[in-house]
Amino acid sequence: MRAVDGAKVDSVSATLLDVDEASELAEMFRLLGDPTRVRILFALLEAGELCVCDIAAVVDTSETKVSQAMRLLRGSGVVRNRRAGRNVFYRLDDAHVRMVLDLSREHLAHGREEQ
Amino acid sequence: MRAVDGAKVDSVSATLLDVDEASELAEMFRLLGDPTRVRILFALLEAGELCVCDIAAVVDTSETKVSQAMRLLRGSGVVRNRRAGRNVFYRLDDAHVRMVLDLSREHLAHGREEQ
DNA sequence: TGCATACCTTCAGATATATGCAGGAATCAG
DNA sequence: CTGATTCCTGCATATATCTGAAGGTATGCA
Repeated sequence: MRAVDGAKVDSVSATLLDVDEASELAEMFRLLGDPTRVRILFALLEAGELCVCDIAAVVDTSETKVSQAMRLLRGSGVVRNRRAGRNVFYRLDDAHVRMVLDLSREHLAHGREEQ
Repeated sequence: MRAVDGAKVDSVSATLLDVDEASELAEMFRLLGDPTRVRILFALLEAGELCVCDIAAVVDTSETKVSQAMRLLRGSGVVRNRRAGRNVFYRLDDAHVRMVLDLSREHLAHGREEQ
């Protein structure tokens, strides 16, 4: 349990993000860690704004599933909602999530010629 | 269950990533969805390469926990390992993950002046 | 050979998450 | 008001995930 490279351990420890920051980031990534939610978020990234029934149509799933997903995403501030009559419209509301999605879409588009 | 904005539904449906792509992305995000793993990955991003015992020291957790985390990350190709005597050294091995981590670190550094 | 170190794996229990169903609230049309 | 539509919530259960304990393997040293 003795450090192999003590100097490196010290320098990395000094700059490493703390547990709170890590938890906050992890929480955001956790929300992206589900195929349905990923598709919903990409749909919103592309569409700008969609109501629940249209999200369900685009992602091809039940409204209940969409509603549950939106509850999570709303609770964490990833999306914002707006009511218009019987419909509730959602849009992305987190710059970091939007950047990560953009990056991922580019990454998918360019295939995988890395490193 | 009738579409509110049929044209938008059609155009978004046409460009939306498919379930396989979404699952692959979600799987990657899921791995980032844990505070310990986030800290481990940031430590590797900073250090380049670290052995298990030094990771445990930096992240301040048990070797068992690190070992379990590394098994997941290794299995998904996020990290690569190299044995040197008694030590096993890990490094990041996924360009997309590295980009996402870089982006996140910048985002943390700049505080949160969004939109 | 004997022993310590570093790491890995298996297993089991606690906790968390996803999913579908049933029903509720809000809105609107007739 | 009645009924239809849209969305939300609560509940139950199946599934997944995290965590620590215990023990195993491999390496290096004396």
